[in-house]
Amino acid sequence: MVQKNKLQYIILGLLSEHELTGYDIAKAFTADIGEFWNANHSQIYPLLKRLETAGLITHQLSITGEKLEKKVYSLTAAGQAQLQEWLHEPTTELTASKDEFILKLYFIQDAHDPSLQPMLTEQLLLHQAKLVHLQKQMTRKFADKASQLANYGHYLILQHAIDREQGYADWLTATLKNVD
Amino acid sequence: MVQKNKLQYIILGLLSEHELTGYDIAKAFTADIGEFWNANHSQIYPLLKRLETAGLITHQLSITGEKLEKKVYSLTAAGQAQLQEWLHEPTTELTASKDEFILKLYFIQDAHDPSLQPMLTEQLLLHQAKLVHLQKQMTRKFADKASQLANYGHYLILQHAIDREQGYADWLTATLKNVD
DNA sequence: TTAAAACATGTAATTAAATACACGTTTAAG
DNA sequence: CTTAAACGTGTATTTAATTACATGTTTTAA
Repeated sequence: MVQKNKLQYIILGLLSEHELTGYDIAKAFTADIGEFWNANHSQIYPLLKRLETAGLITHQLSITGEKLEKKVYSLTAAGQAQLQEWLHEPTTELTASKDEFILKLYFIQDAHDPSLQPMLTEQLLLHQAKLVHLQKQMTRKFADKASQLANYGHYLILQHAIDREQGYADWLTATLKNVD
Repeated sequence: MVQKNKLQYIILGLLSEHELTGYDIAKAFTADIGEFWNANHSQIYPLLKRLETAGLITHQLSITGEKLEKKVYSLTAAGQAQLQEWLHEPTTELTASKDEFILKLYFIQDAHDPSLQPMLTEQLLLHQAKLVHLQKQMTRKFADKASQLANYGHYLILQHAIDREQGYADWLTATLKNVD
């Protein structure tokens, strides 16, 4: 089984939890999973159609208010099977994280380059802000043990995102100390 | 200045250190910067042409052996300027790192899912192997303080890659403890 | 009550990226 | 000496992803 086009599996995965509209799916990327994957609606809507013709999902129309039509998508048995297949395949590729700042840093050869310090400080602020944001999410969504176990995967990856940002911030802080 | 197409800046950056062939540039992605960006030669060669017509780089032919022609590229003043401009622009976008494993994890709701433990173990092995590889690079390339300072940016990002892998492995280990 | 924000769904066009095709040379190891 | 690996440069095709275009409804806050 050649498993490419990860987005399709993300959609299947999201639909395995709740039924969702395309709009809902697009929102999911600005929220939690946005830390680990991105997609915008112009990619999502056509893919939903393709997944439906492939028999992996179906939709039913729902009217909000007077005439606003929503397509509420849900998984079919085939879709559920496809999702499980993906989930249980080994994940051997470690995709390179595209980090523009790191690249810039790579091209600063001189340890005493005056732009080094402001660059690092700027990034530190960014990552600290993100860290705070993620920590707020954590307390809001997973305050008690019960809620952690109820949606364990989500809890785990949020923890990982926090760890990652903390690690990034720590590295920046340590580097800043050596710079001046 | 709209700075998109990061690859062009990576090429400019690489050329600011040494003159290089397209082949050399492609190799750079399998080595050090491959941790933070990827590109293959079919993307690189056409871009080199575009950068040359834009006046940012030039090349001179070099013959290896009897007839193997290499195009050795180097930065022009305009290219150097363009690179500096990019380097000194603020880097405000934190690109989502596309991590397929994390996504799979997200869709495992049940904390007692039997596939959780093997999945985590598999990833741990992967990241530990990568960590060892990076640490070897570090001792090989930056054993002494002098070599660290000589190519400071490179040293920094290698350290960051190590920290990142260590953090990833730590998180996996901690998660594994809570799983069984 | 009205305007802005959020909801909702699509297509078109462009650019980035990956994969495959295609060809030839040089070097190093057996 | 021969062959495999590495060196070296390109194009073509396909797929993924982004940005822009396009349109309309509902809800919420001023």
